[in-house]
Formats: sequence, C-alpha cells, structure tokens
Amino acid sequence: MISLDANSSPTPEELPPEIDGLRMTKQRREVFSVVLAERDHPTANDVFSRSQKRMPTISLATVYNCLEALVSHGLVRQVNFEREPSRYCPNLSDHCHFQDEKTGTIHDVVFKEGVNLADFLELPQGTEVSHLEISLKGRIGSN
Amino acid sequence: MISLDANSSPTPEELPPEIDGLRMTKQRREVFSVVLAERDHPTANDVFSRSQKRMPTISLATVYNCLEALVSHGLVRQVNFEREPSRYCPNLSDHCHFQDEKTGTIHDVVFKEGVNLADFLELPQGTEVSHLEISLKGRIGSN
DNA sequence: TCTTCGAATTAGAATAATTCCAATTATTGC
DNA sequence: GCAATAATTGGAATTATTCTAATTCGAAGA
Repeated sequence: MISLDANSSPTPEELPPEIDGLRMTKQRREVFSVVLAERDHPTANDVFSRSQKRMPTISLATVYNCLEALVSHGLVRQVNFEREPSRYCPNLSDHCHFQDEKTGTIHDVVFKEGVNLADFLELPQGTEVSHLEISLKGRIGSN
Repeated sequence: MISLDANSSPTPEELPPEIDGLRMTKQRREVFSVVLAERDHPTANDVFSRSQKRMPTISLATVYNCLEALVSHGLVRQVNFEREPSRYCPNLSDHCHFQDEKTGTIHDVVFKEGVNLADFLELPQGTEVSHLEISLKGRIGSN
C-alpha cells in the first residue's frame, strides 16, 4: 500500500516496479508520484507540466495514458466537476469533493461515521452501484 | 408552475410568454417543451434533433443558448455523468441520478424522507453549498 | 402603424479536453 | 540476445461546447 502521509510522498524511484498488477513504468511512476505529491486535485495538464520538470520528454498523451491506467487500477481517483477538465486525486478513502467557488480549490469531504448510500437514497431494489460521485460547490465561511 | 404530469406535457404554444422573469421566445418554448415532453435526460444534441421536427430552422447554438437560459433560471437541471455530454432534466424536485451501465438509461433517484446533506457529510463548518450533484452508475437487478 | 433598440437567433468558426493513430522504443519471457 | 508484447510519443482527429459577427425579432413608445 502506498503511503498517503502528507509529509512524505514517494519519489518516482521509491515506487515499486509493480502495484496491484499494474506494471509501473518510468512514466507511470513519475505521473503517480506527481499525483501523490501535491494533493491539490491537479488536472491532466497540471500533472503534465509538473512531470515535465523531472522528465522533460514525457508527452501529454502519456500522461493521459498513465492517469487512465492508474485510475482503472484503482490507484487514483478521477474527479469531475460539471464540465470542467477532470482532476485526479490519490485519496482512496471513501470521500467526495467540495469546490470553493471563490478560489476553485477542491476539498475532500468525508462521510460521517457509518453512513451508507442506501440510508439516504431511495434506490430501486436490485440496484448495484459500481460508481458514485458526489460533487459540491459553494462558499466557505465569510468568503 | 409548469405541470410535470407525465401524461400531458405542454406544447410550445401552451407555454406562457414569460416564466420566472425569463422571456419565452418561440425557440425557448420549443426547447423547453422538448425537455418537458420526454423525460429521458436528453443531450443538447437530442434536444436539437427533436426540436428540428417542429422547427426545422432552429440552430444548435440556439438550443445551447436556450438550455443555458432555462438552466440558469432554474427551470431545467443540467445533469453530468463524468465526461459524457451534459443532459437535461425538467424534474426540479430534490433528486439525483443513476445511470444503468448496460443501457445508458438515466433514472431519477430521490432522497429518503427528511435526510439532508449535513446528516451524512463531514462538511467544514461555515460551508454554504450552492450546488450539489450526485451521480451513480451501476446495474439494475439481474442485468 | 411605424420606428427604434436591445435581446435573441443564426451559421459557421474557434476552442479545448481528450482520444486516436501509426511509428518508435522499452520490457518481458524464453 | 530475440521475438513478442506493451508502452510511449507527436501529431492529427474528435467532439462537446462556446464564441463571433451579422441578421432578425419583438416589445415599447411615438
């Protein structure tokens, strides 16, 4: 399990050659470490420009490929706010997202202890939810 | 208030010249009546082609303009599933959306009696939510 | 009714995020 | 080391949506 400790995220070199059956190529390690490093929900473009610092030859297509690989292997979450560009989040714990309308900043929001979907939604019986996305927008405090 | 009775949705001609301070032009009436008529969460393109049946001269840009006017006046809701094209929904009651992965069909899902956000989310104090979108994906029954 | 003026509509161009493609390069298993 | 497979690359293509500039509409007043 990759550490989510905010104080020390792994450098690309510290990432193992394979995670959860996903072969960690140089580029995937770079991209993953970028997403792990600054947990500010970067867009693919953000990840691209950050990755370029250490790996100037990486291409945007590769960043998209790597993000897609990481997302489909459940190592990173893809976060959408309406029709804005997708963002990427390494926090795998059950949570949703709140965007401060003033600054655009995105905050992770956790569910209260012990709540689950069926508790607050009138889901048709037999429904199997494979994917859930909750996105909030608004203001914080007096801003 | 526009009737949401599933059995009889208003024809464009039946819509008033103004709703909630929004001037209902011929095109807006057409677009609105299309969204009210088939509550299948059509995309802008769907609305465009349906509108063209009665009004062959309407343009796609106008459909986008009209939808945007209707959405920003709170007469229609814009519904997003990840990065798919936006869909439009005339159901203004508090609800969210479930997409059947097999068919792509979108179903309205209502909240259980009396639940509200603060009950299940650990929102930072002072948070004012202006917009909330909950999108589910999955399968229904044995499909 | 005629005129005026702001708003709405239109067609088509522009934009921007993302995906696709074909060629090259890296990696794995033998 | 060699073939087979997978990943990367740059650039082109795609697609939903927005923008632009010109035209048309429609309400309000003369």
